[in-house]
Amino acid sequence: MIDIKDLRANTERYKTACEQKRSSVDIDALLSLDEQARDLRQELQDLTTEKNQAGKTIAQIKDADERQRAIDRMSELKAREKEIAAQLEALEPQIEEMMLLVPLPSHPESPVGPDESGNVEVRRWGEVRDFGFEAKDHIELGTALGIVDLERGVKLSGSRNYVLRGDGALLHRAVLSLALDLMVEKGFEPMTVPVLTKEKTFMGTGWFPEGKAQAYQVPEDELFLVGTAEVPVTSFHMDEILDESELPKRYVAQSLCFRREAGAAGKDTYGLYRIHQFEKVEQVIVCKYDLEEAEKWHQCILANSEELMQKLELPYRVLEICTGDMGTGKYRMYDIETYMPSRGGYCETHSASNLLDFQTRRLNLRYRDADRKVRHCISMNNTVVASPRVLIPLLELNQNADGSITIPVALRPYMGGRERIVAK
RNA sequence: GGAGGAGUGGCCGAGUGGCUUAAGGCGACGGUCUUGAAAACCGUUGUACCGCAAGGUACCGGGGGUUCGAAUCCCUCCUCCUCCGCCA
Repeated sequence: MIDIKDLRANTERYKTACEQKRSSVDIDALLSLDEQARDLRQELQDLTTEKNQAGKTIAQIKDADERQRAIDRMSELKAREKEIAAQLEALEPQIEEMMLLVPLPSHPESPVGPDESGNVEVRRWGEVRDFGFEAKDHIELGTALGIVDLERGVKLSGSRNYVLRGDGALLHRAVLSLALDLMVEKGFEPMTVPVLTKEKTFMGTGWFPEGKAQAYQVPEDELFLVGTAEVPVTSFHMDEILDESELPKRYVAQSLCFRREAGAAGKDTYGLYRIHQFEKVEQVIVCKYDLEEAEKWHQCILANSEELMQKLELPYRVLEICTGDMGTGKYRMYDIETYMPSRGGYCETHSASNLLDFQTRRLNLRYRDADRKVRHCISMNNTVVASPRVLIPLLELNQNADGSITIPVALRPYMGGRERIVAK
């Protein structure tokens, strides 16, 4: 959520943001509703003032007639108050609904573009391997090795589900453990968080309302399954006022993630790329409102993930995401794409977003600065690793001619010291 | 799941319809005193909205109601505690 005062003062900035982010919110209509609401609020407040005073006076009036007149006057005030309150109640949800959709203006250096075609490659790391034999894809490899079972996953839970078994399950755990250990070593505080959370955490982090169709719901308990630990971790301090001295908060959480993939029917249907349930290690930073410091942390969480990919020896590239591809609440955003032979190119494995105060306004997450002033924090997040998606390049790039998999050195301590995965 | 009890400011805690602009205490901050500190004393001590300001308004777990007037009475939901049942 953006600051409505800023919207009033710098309207053009937000209209530009709407164009760049391809948002259809009607800013002028919003401002007009806002003005009506403000007038109503003022009138309501004046009425309350008069009512409060009348209430005090009545207690002291001795004369019965006079007292009755005062009570009658009070009835009038209450009737008028009810009227105005009703008008305001009709107006406020409309304003709220629109406010949730107003895009955050992006970083001045963010590339301006209509969609993913406008993203800009920042750098590449690692060599794309030349196999010298006919390479298999991760499903062929995993099935033959008995470590990936798609058929039975579908039997249990329908399309886009899978079972990892044996060394597949161990490799999945290994990648996550390496990622979590790396982040703890860097001083991030590890957390386990609920994956079933309230709607306000989704609204607060900006996943709702737009992404509501992507979430599995548990209507009986009014809870939703998270698609990322970003939701509970960023919401952890909601409705709190932190002290500047405790910032920045650096958190890391491993969690299950659930996505309905509504609207993605027929897209990426093959293999472990787009699935309903996966596991992810996510890093979240909450810092004070300082653009320079936030930029530093944003680069830091990007570097952390790159470091992990380098440990895993997986070739990747970093993209700076353009305005049209970055989403309503994002200020600046990078993706890491990892080379996946079976998909014929680099595909998204990480997403690093700086959201400034977009989430913290919705979450009511603030801090007291050195001058005792209360301000909204800045929040940002990035994937450390998501599995099994990362297993796609991991299996495919480390395959040998005989169908075995060479385990990257960094993962061997988590795989009983073994160098290879071979068929049983 | 069943039966009871409780939710007041950063914390403790008073308050059962108007004298509460929420007493009092603790903590925190500032000041006086002191070579420095402690003690003592004095003062300050929430968030949000409207307003240039003075000031006004809302908030006593959330929502709704009764009343001229609600922290206080009623309804409902939530959370926590105790006991019983079930359970990884």
